[in-house]
Amino acid sequence: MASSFTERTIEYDKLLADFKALLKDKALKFTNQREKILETLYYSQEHLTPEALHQLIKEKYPELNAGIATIYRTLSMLEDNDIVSSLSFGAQGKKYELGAKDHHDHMICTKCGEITEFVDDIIEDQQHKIAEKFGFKMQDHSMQIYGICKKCQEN
Amino acid sequence: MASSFTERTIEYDKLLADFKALLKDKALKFTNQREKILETLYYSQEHLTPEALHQLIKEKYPELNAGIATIYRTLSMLEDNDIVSSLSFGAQGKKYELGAKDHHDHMICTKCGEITEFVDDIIEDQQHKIAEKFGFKMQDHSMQIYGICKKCQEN
DNA sequence: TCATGGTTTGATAAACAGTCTCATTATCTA
DNA sequence: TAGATAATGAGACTGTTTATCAAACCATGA
Repeated sequence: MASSFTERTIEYDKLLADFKALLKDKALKFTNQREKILETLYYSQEHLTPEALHQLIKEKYPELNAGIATIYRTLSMLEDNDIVSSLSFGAQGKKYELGAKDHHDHMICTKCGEITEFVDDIIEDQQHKIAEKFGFKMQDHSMQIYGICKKCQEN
Repeated sequence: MASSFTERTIEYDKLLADFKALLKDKALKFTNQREKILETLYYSQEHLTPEALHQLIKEKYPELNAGIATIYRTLSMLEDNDIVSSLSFGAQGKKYELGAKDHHDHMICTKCGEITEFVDDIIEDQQHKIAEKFGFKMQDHSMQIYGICKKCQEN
């Protein structure tokens, strides 16, 4: 079993260069808003809602005056290009994280909301086998374990 | 590997009796609306949105004149009491299913939206081991495989 | 059976997330 | 630097979910 916290697998400069290349390739423009969104996602250790990301950017770059619509548009674009991935929480919307990490799953504390990441090779293997068995062409998969984290059990 | 479609593990009469007992226990009332919602969920083979469930009930029991608010309230109550469970789809809302089945995971076609259920013992085991390793008190877990189903690959 | 009190209901307003529109602004290329 | 085109912010709009409240309903005990 190989479980562990995940780390960034790419330097910011490299990520930014890749992002610029992608934009160029698709005839999209490199804007200040897109840069700050990418940067904020990169340096955040948390899974962010679009609203939370918007707040962070307003605080750090008030002069940018970034609109919430741009946050949503950019997150969709980044997700389409597999640069970020999202986790759904029903009516509570989605949370986004930079995908420039190894693939991993999530353990979510139902008390404090903390999200812990983990990777497990056995589960990864097994998912491929199951998809194959059903003739399913797998694009993605996600797993969540819900419960009470160590910290919350103590309090 | 033990993968298969899941079956109802309870007769409707038993489910209904349990439901009545639960309501009594919590000093809640057994209403026509609650009965029809439970029944419709039981006999549906699909994962239903609140809206879809509302439509089904309006068609089958027009005289009941059930309001959408009651559907939402009842689904929340049923979920709180572990009688139904839900799957989140971000902005596309939630889909509900009766929980009176063996535990299972979901394979979701990103083209037609079809949901296939499966159970895998290896994954179940592994989830417990992971939670244990992190000192996490597991309450629930869910896994989704996203991709293109057999049918959609052919078309 | 009936009256009583508390619960549930439907209708509708309100909250909310997310998307769309469009005039203005910014970026890229030559 | 100009011109073409994409991206932006503001705010209207959509669809989903929740809150409010008067009226209807249900369970209980007499």
